[in-house]
Amino acid sequence: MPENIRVRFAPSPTGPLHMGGVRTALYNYLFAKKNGGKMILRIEDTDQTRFVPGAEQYIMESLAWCGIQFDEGVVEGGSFGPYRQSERKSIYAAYSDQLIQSGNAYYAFDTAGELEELRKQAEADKKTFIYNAETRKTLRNSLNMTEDEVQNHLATGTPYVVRFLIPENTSISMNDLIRGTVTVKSETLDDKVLFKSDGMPTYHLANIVDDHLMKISHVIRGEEWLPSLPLHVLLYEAFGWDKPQFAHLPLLLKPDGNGKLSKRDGDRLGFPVFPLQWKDPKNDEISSGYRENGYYPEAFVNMLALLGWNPGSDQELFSMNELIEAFSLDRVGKSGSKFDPEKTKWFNHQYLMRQADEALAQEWLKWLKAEKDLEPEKKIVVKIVSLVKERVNFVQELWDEAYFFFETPESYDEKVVKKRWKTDSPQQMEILASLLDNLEGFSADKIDEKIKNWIIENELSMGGIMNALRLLLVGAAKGPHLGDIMEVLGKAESIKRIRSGIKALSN
RNA sequence: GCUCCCAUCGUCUAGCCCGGUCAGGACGCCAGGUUUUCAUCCUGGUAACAGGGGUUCAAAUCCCCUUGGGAGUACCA
Repeated sequence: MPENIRVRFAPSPTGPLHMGGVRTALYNYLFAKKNGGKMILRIEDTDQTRFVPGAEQYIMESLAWCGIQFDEGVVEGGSFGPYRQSERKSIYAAYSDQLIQSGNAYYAFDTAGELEELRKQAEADKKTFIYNAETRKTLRNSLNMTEDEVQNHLATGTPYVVRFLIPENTSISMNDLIRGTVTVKSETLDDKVLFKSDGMPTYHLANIVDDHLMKISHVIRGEEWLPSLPLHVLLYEAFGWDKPQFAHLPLLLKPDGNGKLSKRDGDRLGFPVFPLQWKDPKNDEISSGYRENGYYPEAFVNMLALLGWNPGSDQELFSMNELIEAFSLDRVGKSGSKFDPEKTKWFNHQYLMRQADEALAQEWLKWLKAEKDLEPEKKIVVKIVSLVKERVNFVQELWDEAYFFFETPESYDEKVVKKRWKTDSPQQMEILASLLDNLEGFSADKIDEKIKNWIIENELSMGGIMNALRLLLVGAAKGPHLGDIMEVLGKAESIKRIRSGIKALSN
């Protein structure tokens, strides 16, 4: 392991950060923290045409929500800045020139239209047009021109790009930390554009130059970059620079069928694909986010960490610190992982149950105010939450399990009435009501004791009485222990519900 | 099409590098139990080495082929 571990997460601000991107950032972060290294955020905004306002801010907010922190970046600063490629524009031209000087790159004057035409032609012949050793000799580039011609074009402002000259007949061997050695023949590669006619570098040039300048030790990125690795390796060699180590992460796949996980899948299957809600500035279209859907960032991160990596043990629940402690690149798998929304809910359930009642109550209190305009006493809410929290995956689901603490039943589940409401029930419930009315100290224990004794003394069935009573108090066959429900409801409300229930069901 | 990558239960995966356990765990699903109800919970069950060929006393594990899947193939990242 090199002395100074430095990794970077380098997103393009072209839209909201996809959960696959979050995972890439997470693995970079875990790797850096585990090895005492630095985590850097670099914004790769070299394509002006795809810039989306708000995207950069979104990316930073998302990662902050996940608890992924940067040591250097556009807001953190650092001694290798600026960290936005658009602000590093002046840096790249010199490196492009250097490659031309050393004969590793050349000027190309072909227009986009000309190349498009060649591609179409090739396609018609069932071939693929490649700008390589075979074709470059016949195209409009500096390799086929005299020095004067080239200078003339440059002087008169003919638009040009700079292309990398792929060496002929060599084979390129690369080492990937996850996949081992990968070898390709140079003739399958094309002379990629390094520098665009708009004066901006392409990803390939900017990426290599910045990784070098920022002293990046490990490039941990998605597998979609594996096909460009040979180019990148060749670029490092052309510059005579030391290469960082590479690790290409397997892709996140859609839950059903095949293919890369996309925004569409989330819409189609009903789960978020983005960490935070995103409003598309172009059409105001809203994409849901894990945060807004009630997920805990810890649960989201935990789930993501285990999608493609495993600790080699049976442990599934990890705090960020535990993840850092356990993480290693050699336990990252090679194959793509299908995302499972169900298991993600399970993770949230685990984290929700681990919340202190106090904290959960606080969250739910906000929800109750916002959604139901209710402002109950906190003490009561803490109690209710403790009774029902293990039944739900999300805070917003608490209501379904606890609404009857706030609302007197207005209707009674018919099936339950049929099954539990007998001819003796009205009379029995009335006795119970007066019994409870005379009870001193309306606690769950006292209530239970009183009812139990009465049932035993009168040789009644526990189930028969309790179920009928539950029907009156809740309106349905659900909910936690009855004694607890009545204690929360209080004596007056409990008795009121019993009596009004008797009346309602007698009709 | 071409190049590269990948391949264990429906899903996430352990095991593979250094061949020899009824191929283990989790989610889901199903059943039983606990419970005054529902849920939780507990117990059990379900279900996989893509196929074929080698090498070997022995292959999920090593090699080859086939098949399948994925990614890339832009003056996008």
